[in-house]
Amino acid sequence: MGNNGWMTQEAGRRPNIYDVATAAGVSKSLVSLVLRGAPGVSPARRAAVEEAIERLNYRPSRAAATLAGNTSRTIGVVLDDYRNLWFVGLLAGLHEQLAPLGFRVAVADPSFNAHLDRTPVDGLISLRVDGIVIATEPTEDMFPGLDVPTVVAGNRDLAVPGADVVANDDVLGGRLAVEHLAGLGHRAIGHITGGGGAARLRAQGYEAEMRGRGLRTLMAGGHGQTTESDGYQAALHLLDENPTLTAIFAANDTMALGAAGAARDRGRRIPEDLSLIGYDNSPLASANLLRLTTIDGKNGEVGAGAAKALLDRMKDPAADVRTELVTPELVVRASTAPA
Amino acid sequence: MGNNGWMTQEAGRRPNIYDVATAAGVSKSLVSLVLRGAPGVSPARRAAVEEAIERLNYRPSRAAATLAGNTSRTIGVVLDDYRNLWFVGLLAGLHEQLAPLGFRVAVADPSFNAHLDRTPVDGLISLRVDGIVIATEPTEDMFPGLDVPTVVAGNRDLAVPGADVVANDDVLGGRLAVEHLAGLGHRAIGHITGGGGAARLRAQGYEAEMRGRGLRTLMAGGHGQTTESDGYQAALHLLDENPTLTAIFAANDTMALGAAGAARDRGRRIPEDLSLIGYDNSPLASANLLRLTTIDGKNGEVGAGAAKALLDRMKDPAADVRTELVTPELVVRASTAPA
DNA sequence: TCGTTTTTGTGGAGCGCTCCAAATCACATC
DNA sequence: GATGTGATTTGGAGCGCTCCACAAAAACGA
Repeated sequence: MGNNGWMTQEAGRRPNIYDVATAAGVSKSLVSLVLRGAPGVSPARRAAVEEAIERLNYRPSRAAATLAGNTSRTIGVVLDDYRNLWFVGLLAGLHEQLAPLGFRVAVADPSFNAHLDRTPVDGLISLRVDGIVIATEPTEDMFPGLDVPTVVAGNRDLAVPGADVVANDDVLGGRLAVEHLAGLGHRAIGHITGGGGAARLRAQGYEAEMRGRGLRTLMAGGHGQTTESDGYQAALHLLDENPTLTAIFAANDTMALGAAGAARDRGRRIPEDLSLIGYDNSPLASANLLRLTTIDGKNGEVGAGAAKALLDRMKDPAADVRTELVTPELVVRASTAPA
Repeated sequence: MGNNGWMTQEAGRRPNIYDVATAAGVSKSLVSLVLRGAPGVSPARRAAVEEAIERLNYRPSRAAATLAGNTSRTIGVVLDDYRNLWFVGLLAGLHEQLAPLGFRVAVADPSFNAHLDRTPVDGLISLRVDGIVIATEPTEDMFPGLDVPTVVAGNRDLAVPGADVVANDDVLGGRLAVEHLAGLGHRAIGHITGGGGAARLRAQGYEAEMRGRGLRTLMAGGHGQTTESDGYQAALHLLDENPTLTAIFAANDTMALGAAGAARDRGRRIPEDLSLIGYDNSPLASANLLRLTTIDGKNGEVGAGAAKALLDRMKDPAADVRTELVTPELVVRASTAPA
């Protein structure tokens, strides 16, 4: 066993698996087994290894593990806007399913890694992630070049070839919003549309339900708009063009906040003079200032579903592409009232 | 799909640097040079390598690069609450400085990786990050076991040994808030305190400035409180206990939002009956519904400063620990008015 | 007692890169 | 041509793990 010199830990060098093995009086392979929590290691040896790890302050190198094992046990998530908080539930749902199986979650931001990687997906592939969740409107240059299991979270304008889709039923959500408002006696109901595929479906739900009730659709806003200020502008437009409007359905909570600002600026009280409903059930919606009625898109469930879809596809890469829809739910708070 | 056209590459295997080298008719070392954008590669060879990379759809393995190069060219950030949006500017500032130098940013979440890594910092060390930014209240088990350059972003209750600190001057920010309010003629000014070291300093600034002006301090809220609902409760308390109160300074924008809700529920209009000022200049503050006057803590500058501190420490690990304070700035919007 | 399983533990061969010293090339100069 | 010089290019030796086939030890059965 007169090994080449890595037996004794030199000063300044980070301890590696051999240092731990030597310190614990076992082989490096046994240390590896302990690290991965493998069964079939005797309690005595396991304890010895753990003690050595502690004593040497050893931290395994994920780079080496990834390289040798040919898997990073990491799921990559492509996210593009930290301000729109819907992703928080998504990440939590993903994490909840994945962590017990030893998978980590890594977030890639298209705007951030623009210079370093050609696309966020390329960056994740360089990380050798075991799966990818796309939580933005995908672009074609995002399509995985090689077959990494991929799922698109949320309804999107562009279908990613080979990717499963997990989303909430945005069309149903749109109907739910109108149903609630109409049920309260509102007839002049405006809709603030947002950017992207999900918002388009919400608008479809709105239109379908309005028409089904013989009501005239009133829409403002449009492609690419999602911010509070977009919501403010669109609501101003809606309110000024339609003096008889008594209710507004905004495509997301952030725009609903903007709409609330517009209502205030036009002297319309919520909910007395104007009912307002959002979408997402973000932390914003529960704020005391608004107590916003909203549609809960169940992002946690979407995240959990995405995790399961990824796991299934790892098992069977050839399975048919699936679309899973989570049922959204109306959350009534204080921003809506009878007409 | 089919074959990319290169004969030596076996089906199913991901191409590696040797495949690219063979395809381009050069050595693997030359490919490595091109990958890292090294100078001194002839244009012809560089083009040949790039063409081969494109043709083979090659994506370098970051695990291998990290392992071989003994550096990940990644900076880790420890974050704990995605809801409190102050971190957005921090990340942007960090990124802006680091990306041109080829560093990436990886976010570690204490609540997420609880089971996989002992602490978020351990997880980052396993990643072999070249530096760590702590953007939460640190805990002792977060102290880096080995000397990875570390900087604490924001003022914190606990000092991390060996770590530089970059933060905005929270005490000055607190004074600025009071100065603005007092300048408008307010005398009964309440403060909603928040959790953590930064909030404590903001409160100190508030107290010092109030006392300096011979005004009585009125505080509510307390340790660990940062949410909208905490702000709502504290504001209710303040308002009910002090009927003459004409202004409130909240330790962050989120709590200010809560305070606005409380004011509404107590029939106090903002800014006519009650002036309100927040802290952070988050996206929330610019919302049309609030148009919140706030203190801008310059998180982008804090992030840029943290990046520079990290870079300096990489150059000279033995340099003295520094604290850098960024000067905060009052942003006047519509939530404050003369008493 | 001695096989025969079953459970544990081991060394060797990579994984795909970077780094380094040394080899080769291109071209100017003598 | 021979030689020198700097600009390019190259092979070899790891980096720290995992995986695998096999060895050793322990447990069991006859």
